[in-house]
Amino acid sequence: MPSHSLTEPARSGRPRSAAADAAILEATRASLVDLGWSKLTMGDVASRAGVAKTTLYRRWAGKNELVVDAVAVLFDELELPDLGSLTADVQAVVLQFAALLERPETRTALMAVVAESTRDEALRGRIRNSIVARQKRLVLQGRERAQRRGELPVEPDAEVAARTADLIFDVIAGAVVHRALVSAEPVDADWARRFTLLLLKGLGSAASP
Amino acid sequence: MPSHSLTEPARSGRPRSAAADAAILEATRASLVDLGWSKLTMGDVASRAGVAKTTLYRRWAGKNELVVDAVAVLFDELELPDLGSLTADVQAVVLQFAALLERPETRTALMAVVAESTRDEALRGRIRNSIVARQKRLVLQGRERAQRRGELPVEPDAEVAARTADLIFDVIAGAVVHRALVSAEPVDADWARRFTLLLLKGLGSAASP
DNA sequence: ACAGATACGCTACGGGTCGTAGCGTAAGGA
DNA sequence: TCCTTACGCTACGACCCGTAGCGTATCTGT
Repeated sequence: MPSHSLTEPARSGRPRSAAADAAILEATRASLVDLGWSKLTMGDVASRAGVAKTTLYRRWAGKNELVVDAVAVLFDELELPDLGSLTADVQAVVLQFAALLERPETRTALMAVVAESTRDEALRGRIRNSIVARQKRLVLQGRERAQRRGELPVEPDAEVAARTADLIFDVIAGAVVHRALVSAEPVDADWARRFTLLLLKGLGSAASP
Repeated sequence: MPSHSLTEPARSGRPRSAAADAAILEATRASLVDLGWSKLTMGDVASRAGVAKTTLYRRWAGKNELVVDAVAVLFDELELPDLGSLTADVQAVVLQFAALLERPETRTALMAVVAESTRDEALRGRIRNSIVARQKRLVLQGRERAQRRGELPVEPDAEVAARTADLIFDVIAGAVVHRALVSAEPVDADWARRFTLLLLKGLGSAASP
């Protein structure tokens, strides 16, 4: 979402076009697919969306913020189906996340905006709220299910529980991203199975299944 | 290294200045620190290095290749001291890698070039040879030591061993990068300890130490 | 010593993108 | 209806890109 959206005290005057918002974000994703992050320009997005370039700058500060918003909605597709076991749930979320990274839009944009965010605190916060939170939600959900099944112990200390959840999230998301984008090798069912085994059983046990 | 360096059949004419190479790479790192990836320009690097802009283009195709070479040498500092146990070795390599990601040059450049490499096969290969290989070396070295100590079983099938090493590498490097750059929280000794415990013992055992 | 070959510094250039200003027009709200 | 804001359009200076052209510098082979 652009910079407006919430907590608007009902200003007077002509309201912003919601159709333009949708067209711009759609055009941004299309431009990412065709041109990739580095060759995407504000002018190209504007012409694809059938909108003046100035309209883009009225809503987004620049390319970084625009692309974050354009890609964020794709992470809403992530869901964690209840497959009955922690192992199956982890494998499912890994494969879903991998499928998202297969798409050329996310593939070219995700690491780029993260790189930009290393020098832009506000952008980092935007990424956290729009993208990271949507992923972390699945980890929390999966842990809750596993605890209800008795597969994981219930941690009484809330802070310790939060730290562990953060750790697990970094391990899962980091491993998938690194496999897909750095090693540039497929995250298929076999890899997801071996990764899940390693995550749940550890290095010592995982070497001899 | 620039595009020349190896397998040179002793051409005639004036040779390229090795001092210029060093000055350019040093200037590139300095520019990364001051300006960051996105605002770094070839002209700025050239003037910092006291070199004509055309000299840069004679050696590197563009910003991507230049920055990869400039950052790659920093990964040579990575070493795996033998601390006597797999746990200690893993923690040490995690903290070393984290220290590298603390530096503003690598922080801003690493994810950026990875993002660019998603649309540039040649660049991906350059990153693999210059950066990823230097990291993966440590994983192979650590496993060999652990096997010698009897902490890890020796896998007879070479291909299975290679696949497992790749998996572990993606988990370690991915988790550290994700923690440092995406979650943007410190990779300190405590995190390294908890991560190593998770990696070695698995999720079930790690939750109740 | 001389000639050939290549690197270097410098200048200049067309092409592209950026982000903004200014203006007239369109579309809601009081 | 009046007020306010959004929109499309044009134009603009600033910056960076990547290359061409030229004279000079440095090394190799004869």
